[in-house]
Amino acid sequence: MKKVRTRFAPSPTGFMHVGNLRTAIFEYLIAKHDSGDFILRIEDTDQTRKVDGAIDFIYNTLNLCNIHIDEGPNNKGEFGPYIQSERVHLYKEYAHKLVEMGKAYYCFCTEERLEKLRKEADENNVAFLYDGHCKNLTKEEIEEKIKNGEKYVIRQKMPKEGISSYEDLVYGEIKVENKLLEDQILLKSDGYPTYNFANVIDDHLMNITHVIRGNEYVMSTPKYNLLYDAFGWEKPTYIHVSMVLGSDGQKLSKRNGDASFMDLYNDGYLPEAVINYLVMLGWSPETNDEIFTMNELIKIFDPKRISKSPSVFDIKKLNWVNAHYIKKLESDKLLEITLPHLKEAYDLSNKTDEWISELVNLYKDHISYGKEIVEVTDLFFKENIELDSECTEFMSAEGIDNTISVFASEIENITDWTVENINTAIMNTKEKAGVKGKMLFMPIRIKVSGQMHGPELPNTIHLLGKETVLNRLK
RNA sequence: GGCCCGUUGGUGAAGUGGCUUAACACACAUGCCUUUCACGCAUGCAUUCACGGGUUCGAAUCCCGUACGGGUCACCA
Repeated sequence: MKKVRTRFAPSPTGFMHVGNLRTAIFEYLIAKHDSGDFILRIEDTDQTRKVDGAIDFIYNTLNLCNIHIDEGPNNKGEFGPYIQSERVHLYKEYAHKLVEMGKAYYCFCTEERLEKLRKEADENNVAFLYDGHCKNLTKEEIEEKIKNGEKYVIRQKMPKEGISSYEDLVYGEIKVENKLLEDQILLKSDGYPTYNFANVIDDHLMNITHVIRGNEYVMSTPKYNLLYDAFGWEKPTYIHVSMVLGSDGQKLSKRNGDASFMDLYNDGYLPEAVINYLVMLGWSPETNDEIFTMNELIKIFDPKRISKSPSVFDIKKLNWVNAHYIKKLESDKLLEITLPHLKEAYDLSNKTDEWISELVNLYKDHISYGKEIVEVTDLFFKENIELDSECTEFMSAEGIDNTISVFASEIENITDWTVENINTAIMNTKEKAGVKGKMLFMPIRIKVSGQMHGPELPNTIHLLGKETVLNRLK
């Protein structure tokens, strides 16, 4: 059996939203499931959209996600180059081969002419298809035009009747009438290939066995198959995957902010958690398990279980998955995803490393992503705390003032500032003020932190420091 | 507009003709636990699978139609 080879083929835009990433993950898992190769190919045939540093950005993202590239621009490989702009001679060669075989033709139609046709089609409310104006030019006419310096493109010659069909691993059989297929452009007038053409040539030349991509290509796949047929090449297995939508039900886009992997990463989401979550979006395992390591995913991933319908990216579920991973984190890792955010938000110059570490660890079970540490710990950094209506209401209950003043004097008496002694102070307050449970803890918690929820009270008080606590109890 | 695809609870989803009076998870609600909140644990949350017909002894599962949503129809990928 042929070695499985999949490819991730982004255009270098310097941006990757989670939908793209998910496709990359699927491609990677399918390859690795069968001990195959995962190839990175850069599709930069649109020279107007190039972005500097985009290739490093892609490597960076995949590295963070623990997705290993077997062949690509920065890797060795026998099928390179892996950047399409460095392969233009190949596309030209194959395009002209098709012309010789009579499967493609030169087209000298101008933008203006096409624009006019398009407008007409639009007015008549019919789909625009190139009319084949240049299909039957004679050899002499072509040579003449080229000699005159007329610009040309090369177009694929489509059959006008019959039906093309193919089998998609996710969508099943897809049938398209040939008369609906346009004589699409293979080679642009600037000599660069279109995506449609470069893709087919490269996938074949790079021995790609499984083509995994967004379902926006479902309809154009018959055109690609016609190309494979023209050359007599073996067609790959197609796996089209549905879209990932934002919470508004719309396609993810740059505008949707948090849809970018890098944004999530910068907010302190863990790549392995993001991967774990994304795989479960539009795919499900046979079991009820939901938390998987990359190796487990490789073992169990079956593309046939990819869903046909689009799925909504749900940050709440991601938060749950991410929180799950945070709970298992080592101290230094936890610090890594939280400290930068603390530094950015607060002045830590008079805090010791021990204090910061204690703080972060106290909140380990309380945050879903790194940056959340900021909002949840602001009680340690602000001068005055303000109570919301719920807190105020609770504090208006009878006897609260007494509890607070008893506790304040207990705190005053502590000489050795330890969690244990603080706990003792609380216990003493219980005795002396004659309150227990909620009526004991809640007033202190509210007075000291301004909140009704939070981690262990003695630890919180310890971190706040004696002076601050006494001030707040006043 | 033509063509293609989709539609199971607020969200992700299982389910491929009888085991489903529809799993599991997130979210939500309630209770238990912890001398407080949270964590954790437990329970509840779709009499029903967009809607309408049909096939069948039997349908979320098959067929037809309607509605809604998305994709596609570029010298963009």
